[in-house]
Amino acid sequence: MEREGNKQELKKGPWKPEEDLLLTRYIETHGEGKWATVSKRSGLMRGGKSCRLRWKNYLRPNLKRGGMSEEEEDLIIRMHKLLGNRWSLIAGRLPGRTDNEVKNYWNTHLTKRQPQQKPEGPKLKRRKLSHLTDAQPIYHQSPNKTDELDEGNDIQTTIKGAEEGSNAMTAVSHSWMDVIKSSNNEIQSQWLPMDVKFYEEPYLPFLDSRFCIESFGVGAENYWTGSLSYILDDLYPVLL
DNA sequence: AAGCGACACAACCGCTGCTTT
DNA sequence: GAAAGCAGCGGTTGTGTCGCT
Repeated sequence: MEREGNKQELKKGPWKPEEDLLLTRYIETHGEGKWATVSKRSGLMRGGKSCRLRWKNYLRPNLKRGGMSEEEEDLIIRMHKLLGNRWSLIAGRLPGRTDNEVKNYWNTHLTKRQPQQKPEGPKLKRRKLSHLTDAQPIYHQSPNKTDELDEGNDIQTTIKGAEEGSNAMTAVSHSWMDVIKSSNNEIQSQWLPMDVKFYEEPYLPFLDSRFCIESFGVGAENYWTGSLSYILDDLYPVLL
């Protein structure tokens, strides 16, 4: 779906310095957003998408230019292992870096170094935000496991079940969903950027615990112990 | 100097999801 | 509820640069 006016009138290709200046001045005056109107009002004969991309990826203040540091590279690798090609999420953990930059860096520098492997399981789907207020839980990976939710149980019971049961990931994730829904979506993860809340990525708190474990040296054999301990000891008390 | 291929990254495209009417 | 408009995401392509022959 593309409705941005007459395409014949829209300019394409590399941006010129004067166009950058025009766009920067416009945004400094009017602020970000309403990209569809930027073209008309700023005098730029560019589509809204093009303006948005140029601003977000190149003109926006506080962008970090230049090569990735070893720390950034390491974080990208670990985050990609965890999240897959969720470039915007990965970039969100790298201050001053854009999703496009991270994606390009991955494709040009890091893919060669990574062992050739296809992502396991179904492809991660784009998140859906609005239905968290619904009764139905959200699934990114396992849409066929709805019936495994321990409905009506509190988090302790569910986690206990998870510890004992075979599908711990599902149970813990569902517990998180319940906690998140009952907390007015105001929880912040220590691993998320400040402007991203749990309701935007309901699995992230859970994934965060896994991220901690995988990234900071806890072995796979301690995965569940570590996850549950993280949730119970560090996060769950805060929510009560 | 010219031709060529590899590389890096900016920009575009198609699609999905959210909001508004 | 449906349709339209818009914003954002990830995949892909286009283009400039560099090094090698």
